[in-house]
Amino acid sequence: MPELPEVETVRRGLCPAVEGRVVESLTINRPDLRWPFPEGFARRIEGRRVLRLRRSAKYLLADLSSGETLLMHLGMSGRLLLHPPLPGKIVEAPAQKHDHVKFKLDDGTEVVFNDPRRFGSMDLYSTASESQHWLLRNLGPEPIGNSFNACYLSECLAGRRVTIKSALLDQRLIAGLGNIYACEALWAARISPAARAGRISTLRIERLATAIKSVLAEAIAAGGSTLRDFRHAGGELGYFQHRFKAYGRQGEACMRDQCSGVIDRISQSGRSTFYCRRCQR
DNA sequence: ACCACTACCTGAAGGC
DNA sequence: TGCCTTCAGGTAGTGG
Repeated sequence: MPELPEVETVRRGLCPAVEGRVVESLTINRPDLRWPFPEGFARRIEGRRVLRLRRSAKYLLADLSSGETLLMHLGMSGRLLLHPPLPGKIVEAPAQKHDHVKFKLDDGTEVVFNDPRRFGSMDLYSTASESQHWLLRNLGPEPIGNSFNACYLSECLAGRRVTIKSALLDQRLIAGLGNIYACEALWAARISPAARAGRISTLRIERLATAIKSVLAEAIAAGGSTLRDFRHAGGELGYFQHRFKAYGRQGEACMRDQCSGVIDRISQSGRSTFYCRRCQR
């Protein structure tokens, strides 16, 4: 489930291998992912140098020497596999089921986009007009950036009758949280996922803003520490074991000091929410 | 403007 | 063993 920390981990893993390299060829195994590939997709990428690999929310953005940017979203099950060039290596990496796009770089490196469920997507647009892109233009601020703070959070939640869990998943308000880190942030801030977004006190909103930042920072740090292992273990980037405090722990004891509660699992707008009834209010 | 809900997609897991 | 149902979840789109 790639959320902001996983996408950032993928970005950091790919950066040294792709930045500055030329994409020699592109293999596309189907006409679309979530949406059709744009017109002339391969032609517009082949022969271009990757100047920079950036991330915005859950999107990976590769600036090309052509003045265009390649946008990639991993959806729910998308992976990017990195196959570095090996001395004496002749055969290509064996194709796996659901390998949809393969980038071959000028040093022999292969980057493969594999996505069983095809909720992922790719697009190309003029870098200069990035702010107009239909997928990016409505994104809220990066929660780990300076423009996201208690003051902003308080303003954007004001008057909203939705639950705070639902608001945290709204990418127009905050861009990058998914189901897992929304649960984790609420647990860390000791706020009930069922609380109405517009009715949370300033003090608690401050706690939440801080919790969001620290939960994401910890996950990115954890990703970074496991990245090295993954690079030696066959190139899979972005999926790493991480111990969560609430997510996936239904029936288990709450991990907060002095709390005797048990993690509950409820459904909110069709999504599982994990929380402790005792300490999250 | 705001909000609830669904479709999209496949693989894994559980029930019978 | 095998068929069926349910669940996982990011996000665009629809309709109230």
